[in-house]
Formats: sequence, structure tokens, C-alpha cells
Amino acid sequence: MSRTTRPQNRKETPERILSAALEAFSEKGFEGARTRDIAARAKVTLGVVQYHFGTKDELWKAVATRAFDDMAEGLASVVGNMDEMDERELLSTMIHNHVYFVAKHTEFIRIMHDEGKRRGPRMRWLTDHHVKPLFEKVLPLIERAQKRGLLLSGVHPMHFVYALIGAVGMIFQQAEECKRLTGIDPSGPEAVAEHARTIESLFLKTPNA
Amino acid sequence: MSRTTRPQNRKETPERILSAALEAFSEKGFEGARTRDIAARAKVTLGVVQYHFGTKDELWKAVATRAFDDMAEGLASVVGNMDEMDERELLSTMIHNHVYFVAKHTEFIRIMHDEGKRRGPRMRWLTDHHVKPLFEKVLPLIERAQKRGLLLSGVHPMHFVYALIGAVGMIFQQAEECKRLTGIDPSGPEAVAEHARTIESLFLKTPNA
DNA sequence: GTCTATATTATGATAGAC
DNA sequence: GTCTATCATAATATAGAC
Repeated sequence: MSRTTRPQNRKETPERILSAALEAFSEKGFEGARTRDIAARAKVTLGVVQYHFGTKDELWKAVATRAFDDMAEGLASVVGNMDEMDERELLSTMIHNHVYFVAKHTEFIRIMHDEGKRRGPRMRWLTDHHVKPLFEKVLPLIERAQKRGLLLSGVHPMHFVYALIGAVGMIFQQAEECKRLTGIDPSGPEAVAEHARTIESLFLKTPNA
Repeated sequence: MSRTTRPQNRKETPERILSAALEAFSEKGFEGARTRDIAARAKVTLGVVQYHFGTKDELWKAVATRAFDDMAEGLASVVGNMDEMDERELLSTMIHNHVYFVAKHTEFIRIMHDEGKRRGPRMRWLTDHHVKPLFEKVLPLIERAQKRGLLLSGVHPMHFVYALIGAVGMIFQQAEECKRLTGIDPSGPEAVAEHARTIESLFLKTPNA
């Protein structure tokens, strides 16, 4: 019905390539992913990928940017209407949202933690362009909540933040291992809900203490 | 003075190769690491690496086995003399030891979390040979401590365990990012101590509750 | 915009001299 | 046990036809 007659490939080519690249980079890492494979997943040839995105490195940056924007957007939407809820409720919502987001977008988290951990140009680029801006936005929220006794105080927020994102993400990052280890898929609906409860119990202080 | 006259290379060749490989795999991942580079770091040639360890895959397994054994050993030594301390003290010691271990052996943790997260033969091998046996040894300890109210109860131990190892390890796994982000080296002595305190406060319940 | 063909490079693995 | 030389393969990147 639309302008073209392609039957199933509703998405435009660059979008398909981006999705395919996200999958591939997430599954295999930057070095492990093959541009030919990405092209094949997107049902195009190598030349097309390079026509749209240039080098493998530029393709990776495009993928990382999209992944990060999606995550940051989720957080921002909550912070956006801060005024409508009390602070404890806000933090609880943020934690739950984030657990659900990470569970639903395992690939994103895997890419973040994949290159983010290595000394190298991609780690520097990712940190400078995406992680640092987000970190500096979240930091004051943490510090205020610490002062009000809603979060563990007496420690540098850095420790709290890394403990939190590690606690939230590890089970999903290691989802394949977890499945083989326990037989349970951590991304299943009950598991996600239980993980969110676990994280909230551990990290958000009970009001009546 | 010893049998040979090599000036600095006290360690035997296979041992040097193993150390070099641990470094390389940790920095670049399995695919990113180059056997030629590993050989160069160990001050030998490619042929020598292959003489001692065969294929790249076998070399990786040797590295992973050594890394895992080192970690498991630390835990076992604590559990070994359980009887001499009360349970709370035991858990506290385990947590602190583990934080210090991970901080000191960033490479180990990076390798574990690197292949452990991908579907593939290395993940399966690692899980079956190392992760699962350790997990099954730790599980009863967790469950008992949950029953006694020392750890968060009412959740499947799986969630607790992954939250804990994530909270402990993420800051060290992402050490390079953390340095660039905050200017602080999380593996420095003060940072490690503070992280251990953070983890204990978050995960080990206070006795007077 | 998409494809094929080619250039260039570099990998893991092998074979054999010393 | 260590080295060098080489093989077979496969990667990214490029150039140009359609």
C-alpha cells in the first residue's frame, strides 16, 4: 500500500541495519561482530552498510548512541514529573522502571558494559559523550536522597551508584549464564518483578526505621 | 644463580604465557586478544605459545581455570574455618574478602563476565566447569542466612546472589570508565575499603533491627 | 542505493630448521 | 623448547558497475 512494494521489510534500510548491528554487537562484542553478518541480518550486502554508516567504528557509535538515548529517555521521563510525587515514591519508581528497562533491553546494557570496561577509544568516546552527562544529572538526586536518609549515606555516591547499577544489571547481563545455571530466565515477567523487589529492598531505605 | 642464566625472567615460560594471556584476554576479550600479542608480552614467539597450549581456545580455558581457582580458593579458605566464628562474622568476612579479591584481580572478574555473558561454547564450558560448582556450594550458605534473618529473605537466592556479585564487581569491572568519569581509581586502597563498607551496609542486615 | 569484485591486511595454525 | 617461514582463511575497506 505504501510507496514501495517490499512485502515484509517495513522498516527503512538504515533502521534495519541499526537493529541488526545492535543485536550483533551485543551478542559478540565489537571485535567479535562481523560487518558481513550485520549486513546479512539486515538483508542487505556489505556495501550497503558501508554506504549508510561508513566504517565499523562509526556504525558502532551510531548503535551506542541510540541505545543510550533510549535508556536516558526512560529516566528523564520520570524525573520530568518529579513534583507530582514525593521523593521516596520517585526513587522507587526510578528503580522499578530501570529494572524493567534493563530486563527488556538486555542488548543495550551488554553493549554499555562491554566497551565501557576496556581502556580504549570506544570506552573514552562512550564515557565522554553519554555516561558522563547522565552521571552528572543523576548525582544530585542521589546526594539529596542520601541527606534525607532515603538512601545509604556516609559513602561517596560513586560507590552507591556502581553498586546499584551492578546489582540491577548483572543478572540480565549474564542472562545466558543464569539460564544455564538455574534454569530460570531472568528476563521472564515473574523474575523481573522479583528482581525489582529485591533491588528496592536492598537499596531503598524503609521509611519506618 | 639458578640453573639458567636468564637475568629477569624468573618465571618459567608457561607461567609467563599464562599471565600474559590473562592480561590480554582481560583487556581485549577473547576475539580481541591476539595470540601474537600474548606471545610478545610473554617475550616468546607465536610458536612457543602454541607448543605449550595448543589452540587459542585451549589457552583461554587454561587462563579461565587458573583465574577461577584463585577466586574460589579465597572463598573456600573462609568457609573452611566456619566453626570458629559466628555466622554474621562469617558473612561479613566473606563479603570483605571478596571485595578485596575482586579489586586486586580486576582481570579475573573481567574474563568471567566477558564470556560468561554470551551464548556460546566458552560460556557453556565456563558455567559447567566452574560457575555451577561454586554456585551450588554457596547456595546453602545463603539460604541458611536468609532463614536466620541475616540476609534479605523472601526472595529467590538467585536474585540476591546476582545483585551481590553485580554490586561488588561492577565498579571494578568498569574501573577504566570509573576513573575517567570521577577521577577516582576504584582499585585504590581507600576506595576499596569504602566499597566494602558500602556493600556490607547494603547487603548484610544490621543485628539490632 | 544497492550490488559485486578486489585490495590490503592480519589472523590462527602448521611445518620444519636448529 | 624455541624460532622462522609459510599456509589458508577471512576480515574491513575500497572502487566501480548497474
